[in-house]
Amino acid sequence: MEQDTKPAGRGQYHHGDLRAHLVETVRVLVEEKGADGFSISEAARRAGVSSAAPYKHFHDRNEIVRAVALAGIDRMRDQMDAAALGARGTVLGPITALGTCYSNFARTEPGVFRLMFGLTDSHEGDQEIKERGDACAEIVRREVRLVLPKGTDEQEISRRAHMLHMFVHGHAFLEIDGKNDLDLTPEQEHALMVDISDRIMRD
Amino acid sequence: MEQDTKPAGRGQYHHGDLRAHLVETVRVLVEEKGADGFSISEAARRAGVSSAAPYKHFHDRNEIVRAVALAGIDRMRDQMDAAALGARGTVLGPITALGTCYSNFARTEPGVFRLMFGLTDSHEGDQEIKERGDACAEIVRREVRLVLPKGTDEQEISRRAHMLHMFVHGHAFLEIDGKNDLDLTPEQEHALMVDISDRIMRD
DNA sequence: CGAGATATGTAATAGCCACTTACTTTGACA
DNA sequence: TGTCAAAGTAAGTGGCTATTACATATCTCG
Repeated sequence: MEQDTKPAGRGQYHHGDLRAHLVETVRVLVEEKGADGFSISEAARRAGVSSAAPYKHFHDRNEIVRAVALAGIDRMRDQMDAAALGARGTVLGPITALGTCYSNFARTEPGVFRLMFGLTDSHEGDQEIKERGDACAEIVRREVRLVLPKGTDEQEISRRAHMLHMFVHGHAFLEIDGKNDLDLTPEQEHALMVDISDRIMRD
Repeated sequence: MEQDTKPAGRGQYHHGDLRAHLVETVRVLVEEKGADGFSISEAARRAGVSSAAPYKHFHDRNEIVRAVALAGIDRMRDQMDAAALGARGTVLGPITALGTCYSNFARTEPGVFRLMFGLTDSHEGDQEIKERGDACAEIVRREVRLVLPKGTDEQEISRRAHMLHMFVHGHAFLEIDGKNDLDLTPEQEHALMVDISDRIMRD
């Protein structure tokens, strides 16, 4: 009952899909022990393979971490897109929904969230990470564009989108790092998100 | 010319003030290699002592890192206080100055800045870290109080202060993590800080 | 079908690190 | 001056990353 995620059938020598299995195992480990607390050895142990096996699929530790981060970014993008589209009922709905979505992701998967940013060596100048991150940013710009007056300068769109990002990013990190003194109720939290959305989208 | 920071005099066996010397050495190492890239062994090597010596002054790795973080917080508090007092000429001066100060600290000492937050295990529920961080927060509240109308609810003061914190915190981290797409000139950067200060301090 | 070639696994190992233990040196102070 | 606590060292344990040489399963193509 520890191997239940193992692909069915298969003998014992070849794993079946060790690569995917490792990414998932590491994702769990990162949540349990933090990005720097887990070890490849332990992931291998949990996956039931030798400590050298992971290196057949990943060049080094960083490459596994990177895979987990990439998967996280994709997951977040999907959630953001759904959240925005699902809140188009009111003008600022999508904006606040995006903020809430961002915060929720951080609270739900703080380990992966830290990975997606923080860990510097992992994606210092990593083009793919940057591009997939941009996909998220584009969703925000898309919704900002709908709120600001038609014909607004594209640079101003980016500036407002970035303001929103700064805010929710700081919010998320202060939250998961326990530096948020005023612990708000979900209602107050939502009110804060609405307040900020309004302040940033105003003229 | 590598030992020039060593306290003068002294023979070679006893160091003089290894504790302080280690904290400074680790601070430098953290900036060079990141919070998780440096090793106690290397710090000891640079300080010219055996790899066991640090453990006479610190219980474990975390305790050294903690000392570096605490020193960083104090340094930031002093800078914030000076920045705020030095910008009391205009109403929003202190607010924007605090934001700029925060960003500058992050840019100047990104390694220590990350340490002061990020590194979870180090200060999970650490009372002293929390208290010294509160000293910074109090400076912000002090300046917010001067801007908002007299008699403003103390909870509203905290709420605005926290809004400011969220913003500059996100700004700082996105910046040092290279996730800031619009690279602004110093003038644009300052304008952004003024804009945000205004948006947050408005009714 | 069957035989390489290739992909994917293992065992053994090197080198680094955190931290411990047992021992040594030094300086302060009675 | 003699003693003792503080502060250093050397050596060792166990864990981790990563590599190398070897073993086995799977795939491809004649």
